[in-house]
Order: sequence, then C-alpha cells, then structure tokens
Amino acid sequence: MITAPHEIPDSSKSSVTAERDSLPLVAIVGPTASGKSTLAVALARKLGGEVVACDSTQVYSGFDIGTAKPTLEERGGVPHHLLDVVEPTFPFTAGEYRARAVAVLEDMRQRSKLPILTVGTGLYLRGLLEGLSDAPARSEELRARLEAGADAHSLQYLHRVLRRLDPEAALRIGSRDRPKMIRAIEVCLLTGRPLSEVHRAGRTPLEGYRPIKIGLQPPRAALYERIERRVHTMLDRGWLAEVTGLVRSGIPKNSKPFDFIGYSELQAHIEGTVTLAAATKAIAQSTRRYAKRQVTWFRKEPLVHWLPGFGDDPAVIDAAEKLVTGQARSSAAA
RNA sequence: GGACGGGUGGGUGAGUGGCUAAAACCAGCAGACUGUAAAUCUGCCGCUCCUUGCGGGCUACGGAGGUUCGAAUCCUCCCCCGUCCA
Repeated sequence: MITAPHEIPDSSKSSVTAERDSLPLVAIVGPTASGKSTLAVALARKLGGEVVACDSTQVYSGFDIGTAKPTLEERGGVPHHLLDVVEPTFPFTAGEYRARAVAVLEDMRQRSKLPILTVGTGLYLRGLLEGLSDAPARSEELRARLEAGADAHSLQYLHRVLRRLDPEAALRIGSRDRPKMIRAIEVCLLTGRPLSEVHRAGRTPLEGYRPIKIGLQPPRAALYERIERRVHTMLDRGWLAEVTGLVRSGIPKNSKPFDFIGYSELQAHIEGTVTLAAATKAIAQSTRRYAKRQVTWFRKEPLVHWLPGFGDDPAVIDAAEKLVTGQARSSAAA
C-alpha cells in the first residue's frame, strides 16, 4: 500500500530519470545510536513500509545485542529484512549486500511495500544505489598469497607491487593502507587491468527507485551520551552471556563478527585480560570513534534531508513523515 | 615534626641548561575510502597575526624570586600531593 509517489520537492531535479515507474525508497542515514531503527519502524507503521537493514554487522546471525539489532518488540510487528541472513563464518561484502538487497527490493515491489533502509554502513548504501564497478569479487586464494607476501616483506612491498600494476591507484591509496592495497592488487591481477581503469568504466546504479534520504543529526555531545548509556543497556540485556555462548558454540575465533566493536573487547574480558569496567570503557570509546567516521561519511552523501535530532523524537518522526509523503519544506542539503 | 619522592599542554607521561610550543600514547577535531567498511588509512591538535612560510608575535612546564648570553631543566623560599619515620 504505497502512497502514490508524489513529487517530492527536493533539489534532485538532476535526476531527470524520474521515470513513471520509479518508486520511493526511504533511506535513513545517521551514526550509530542516533535512533534509525525507531524512526524506521515508526515510518513503516504509518506508511505501510517494511524495514531493510543496511548494516554490515546485522546480517550475521547470533550477534544480536552488540550489533544493536532491533528486538522483536522494537520491530513492532513490522517485517525486517537482511537481518540474520548469514552464518558468522561467511565473508559478507558490499557486493553481496547489493545482490541481496536488490532481491529484497524486488520482492517488496511485488507486494507494494515501501522500503525503508536503516543505513549504518554508508558503503553498502552507496553500493546499492550507485552500484559497484564491474570488478571481480574477492579471491581468498589470491589474497592469501598477497597477505603472505606482505607478511614476508613489508607494506612497502605491497605498495611497490601496486605501483607497478596501477600507478594511479598507488598514488591514491596510502602506502600503509593494507586492505585497500590488497583489494587494488587483487582486482588488477584478476582482471588484467588497472583498478583505476575498472573504476573509470563506470558502475550500474539502481534503477526504478526514487531515493528519499533522511539524515539523523543529533548534537554530538548528546549522541556520545547515548552511546555511553547504550553500552550499559546492552550489557544489562545480557551481552556478555551472548558472547560467552558464541565463543562456546565453536564458531572459529577468527570469524569476522568477533572483531566487531564490543565483541573483541568482551572476549578479552572473558579470557581474563581486562576487567569488565575497562572493557566497557573501551567499547564506548570505539563506538564513539565509529560514530564519528559514520558522520564523516554521511556528510558528503548527496541529497540528504538532515533532521537535527534523534529518531525517537516525535518532532523528528513527524518531519520525516512529511518528507516522505511530500508535504515537507524542502530542506535538502546537497 | 622529620626523611625521601613528586608537581609538565584536556589525560597519562618523557624530557635534567640551548637542536623544546615541549617526545610518545590517549582523548578530541577534520578528512579519505567502489567488494573485510563496526574495517583501514591521512592530517590537525597553546593563543594569535599575516604575504600560509620548515613565517612573525605572545603565553606556557605548581607559585615567587634568583643564577645564566640562554632554564621545564640549576639555586632559594613558599604552596600542594604521595610514601615512609616520629
């Protein structure tokens, strides 16, 4: 029951591609703990929508409390997609996300539901909306060799290799940025072309949707306070027991989700290397830094309607609803 | 009352006469980032001025004096803090 795709008076006039069949797609962006889930559920209930998580950590099953997955209660009866879709050992990526999200969106289109994305991972949203270059997926074998090479030599070695394969990318990527160098080399070797060239070839944006991006922008100090409080709430909800259970369940220690914020700190505490108080402090700390990076990323996201507050603020919910239904003042920031 | 140890920039903490606005780390701020992105990397981080330069001025290492061409660094007194002895 999607409301007719009214003309949203935003400044995205540039999207001349406002085809007749383009449907609204709401994307709520904002730092962790800014209340994206609450806002998403509120909008979904008012507008006949369903929530689609756009978060690199919430796709993992079993890792619930620390990834701030909304509880059943918090979901308020609204269907949520792309939560718990893979096992902890699965190497999830931006490309993987795009494929799955496209499928979910298609399904919702069939059922005439308004998709509402809760975006914690900016890269995933960009990958979905703007597309990813036509580059090959990661190759574990190749990476293993590159990693070994880097370990045997040095980061400088990786950078030299990259400079030979793709001087342009070598200029752009810091000589100490191991993951990015590895990916660049990987693409060069797998495609036989420089990564820069692959990127220049363009990407395929998502067609048939008219994104309405809503940004939550609570004051920094208030956000940091919430983060602090939320860490304690998560612990009260049994986060430590969750981690203990995950460790005991035999999931390999090197599985990706064990490196997520909080999970590594709590593991350290379980192993006895740090006190719970110290771990708690460290978790709040890295969450703050994470929030900061998200803010930096989202700041340059184009065409976001920024709302100055938390997603559980009635005034914010109201403003967001108006934005989606098209009765809002045009306050889009480019 | 006595004996030591110590007081350094938002925090921890190096520095024992010039190369020191003062290491390093943390916090903070800003930025980059197309397949690990809750990752990874980069810059700034006393105040101020401009011609934005490895530029100028000012302030700064508990306080006040002093020695010295020059002091966070040496001396004197004072104030705090910690440990120990009475």
